Amino acid sequence: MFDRELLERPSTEVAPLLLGALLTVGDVTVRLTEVEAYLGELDPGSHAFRGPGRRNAVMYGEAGHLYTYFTYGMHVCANVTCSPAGVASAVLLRAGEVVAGLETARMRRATSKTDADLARGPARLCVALGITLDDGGVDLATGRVRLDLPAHAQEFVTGPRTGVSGAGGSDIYPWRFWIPGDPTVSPYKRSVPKKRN
DNA sequence: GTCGAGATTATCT
DNA sequence: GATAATCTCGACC
Repeated sequence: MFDRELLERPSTEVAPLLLGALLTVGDVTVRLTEVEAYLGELDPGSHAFRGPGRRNAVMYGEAGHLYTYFTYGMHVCANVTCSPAGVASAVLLRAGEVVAGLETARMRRATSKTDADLARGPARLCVALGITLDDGGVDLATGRVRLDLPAHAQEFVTGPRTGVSGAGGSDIYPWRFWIPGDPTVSPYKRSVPKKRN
């Protein structure tokens, strides 16, 4: 199902709704297992922090569209825009599990040795699905990229990094959400480097 | 399995 | 010219 009204909320509320959702592009379908909320203009880490630009124009548009961007020259990341038009807000898709089109995904991600690696990471997710800058701005209800929200709320946990409680006032964007126990989630760098002897 | 450094291009100041 | 929401590879335990 796809209900745009569900997406017209703050990204921190939309993020958990996207967990378990199915994202389909062509022959490949991915079940989202990890996402991260971005609050546009309020988030210093967001591309929209300094105001509207070419790249982030989609984030200011209607909810339920795909926002793609290029980073480090080699990687593409995908976001789902949320909040009503005029508000820059989006949810970054960080990881997922390939549930259909495995063969296609494997070909695209030749460097991945296991299926769990196919869409483990924002840029990898896009490669596995075949998402490019060309797909930016498409409507997720009718475009080449389709979003299918889960019928029931998914169980999820958030990542307030190593139990940051105070939030003293430095990092204001620890809004990471993922499905606990999923092998395709967050195997990448830890937020807190472990100290070696 | 885990840590550390480098690569590479679109976009904005 | 500076910046960026990352990935891959090599070294070590």
